[in-house]
Formats: sequence, C-alpha cells, structure tokens
Amino acid sequence: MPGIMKYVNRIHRSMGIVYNNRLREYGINHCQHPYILLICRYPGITQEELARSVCVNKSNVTRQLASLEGEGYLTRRPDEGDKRLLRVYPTKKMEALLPHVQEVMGNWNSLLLEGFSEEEQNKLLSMLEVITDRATKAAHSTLRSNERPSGEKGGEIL
Amino acid sequence: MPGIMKYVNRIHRSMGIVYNNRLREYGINHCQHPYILLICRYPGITQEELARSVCVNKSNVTRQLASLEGEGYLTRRPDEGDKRLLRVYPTKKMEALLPHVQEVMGNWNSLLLEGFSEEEQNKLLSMLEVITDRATKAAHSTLRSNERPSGEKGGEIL
DNA sequence: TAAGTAAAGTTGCGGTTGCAACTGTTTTGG
DNA sequence: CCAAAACAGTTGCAACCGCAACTTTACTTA
Repeated sequence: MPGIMKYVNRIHRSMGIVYNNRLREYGINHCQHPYILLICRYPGITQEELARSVCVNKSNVTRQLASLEGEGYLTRRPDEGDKRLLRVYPTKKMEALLPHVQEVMGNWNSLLLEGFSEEEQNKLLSMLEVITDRATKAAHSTLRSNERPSGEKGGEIL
Repeated sequence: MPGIMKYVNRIHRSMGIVYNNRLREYGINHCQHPYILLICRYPGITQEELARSVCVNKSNVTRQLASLEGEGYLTRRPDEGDKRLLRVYPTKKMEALLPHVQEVMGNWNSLLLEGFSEEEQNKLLSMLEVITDRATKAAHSTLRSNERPSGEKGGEIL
C-alpha cells in the first residue's frame, strides 16, 4: 500500500538533471553514462547485450551509440563469425572520460547514501535488487502479452 | 560505493511500460497517474503546486493537464483573487477513473513488495524518503546554480 | 538443401521531458 | 506612485524513449 514509485520517479528525474549538468562539458548526456561504464568494462560487448544490461529498448542503444561514435568515444566493428553482431570498443577518448563519469556517479551516490550504516546500505541494495528483478520481469511479460499468439500470426490463409 | 541508480532507472522504466499497458483502455498514460491522485485528493490545486508535488517541470503540467482536460477528466478555472493561478478540479469522469488507477498502483506495489516484512517495507520507505529529499534538493540546487542566486524555494505539500 | 523462423540492428513515428523565452498578473521598493 | 522584480502559466525547441516495421544474417527443420 505505501507506494515506492513516487520516490523512484523523483530520484530518477533528479539524477537526470544533475548528471546532465555535470556531464555537459564532456559533450555527453545523462542517459549515456551506463554505456560508458559497460563498454569500458567489457570491450567488444554487443549492442544487444548493452540493451539488456541497461534495460532499455535496443533502438535507443543504436542511437546513443551513434551519438557517442560521432563524438569519437567508441568504434563499432561487425563480429568476425556472426555478421549480425556489432561489437563495440572504447577509444582512448572514452577511457580518458571514464574517471570523470565515475567521479560524477561516486559523488551522487555518496550524497544519497551519506550517513546510512553499511548494514542499512546493503539491506537497501538487496531489496532494490529483488524489486528491480520483479519489475523488469513484469514489464517483459506485459510486452509478451501484447504480441500475437504465434499460431494466429500468419494464419495459413492461402 | 554501490550504485542504486541502476535499480532506480530500471524500476522507473518498467513501471512506465506496465502502467501504459494497464491504463491504455482509459485513454491515459503512465505519467498522468500522479496528477489524477493529487487532483482528486486536493480539488482546486494549482498547476504550480502540482509541478512541485510531482517533481516535474511546470511545462509538462500544462501539457498533461491540457490532455486530461481534452479527455474530459478535469476542468481548470482561474482563481478569484489571483488571476495568475489556474485551479484544477476533477470531473465525475475522473472520480470514476480514480479507483482503477489506484488498483493498478496497488497491484504494482504488491508485486514489488510481496514477501517483505512490514518492518523491511517501512525501513525501505524511510530510506527512500531521505534519499529522494537529497536528490530533489541537489537537482534544484544545480538548476539554481545556472541562474542568479535567489532565496530558498518552497517544499512539498505531500 | 530450401523454406521458414529467429536474432541483431536500423529507422520512422508518436509521445514525454527539460529548458529557455515569452505573456500576463501581482508584489515590491525607491 | 510607478518601474522593476517575482510569479503562474504557455509555447517552441531539441533530446530521449518505446514501439512497430523493416533489413540483413544466422539457425531450424522438414
């Protein structure tokens, strides 16, 4: 009955405003910071893996990465074996950017969690992990329920 | 040093997907549900109060309310004394909608918090409240730092 | 092996958001 | 008393998002 979404929504929006201000000088925006972390940690990651990791529609990965590539932060090369895959690699420019992004994130997290005991923080994190898992599963399941049952798709009309 | 934003962002996006699906039949979208709650609870609330309560830019209040008004869910009347203010009132159509919105929210919260003890839920809520307060203050402060310094700005009605 | 299906990625579309500039009203201060 | 600042609300703009339709490549299966 309590309603955690009021808080979740506000935290999300506030983060966007603050990150945008802090990251503006590097020519990137708040929704690109997860990609930077993932690409630096897993060079050669595919766009589909990025979409799943960030929990965002794959079309957004295409566009955000195109933007970052235009700024010279990454390169994309097709996989040798499977030509469907685009593997994403960071440039030195992105590796130079990474510490600044991590600093912005560190400052933000310190600000939010300051004063809470380590036990409180761990409890919060573990609960959020469970909640996130349920939320993403529910979102995924509502998407599936919108699709046509595969039996009726083509229908063998002809 | 753990990042709570990864979870916050995913929960936020998943909620948008699920709420949009559940609310589609009523002609409203996921970002309009906070307005419905507030307008039904505080008939005559002004748009500026809505913007502060939902923690959203006032331009969005203008547009979302215009959409809801077009659907016949509310009416807006200028304040008698202060002609700058637009006071927002729910129609019977919105009052009929309210229980459905509350049901969607209740189902969502039950899904997310199921199995956690009441003590765990209360602890989570109180931590999120503190974190939200810090986040919104930080966002507000970065906005101010872009403008001229000015007096402190008001708080919340909820 | 050939036809059908699945997967990765791209693009067009509609909708939401934040921001800045604007209108109109109220309050303030010299 | 009147000009300047503050305030509520609106609008144009650019950016992001999810979705659906599409292309290209790989896999399944009959």
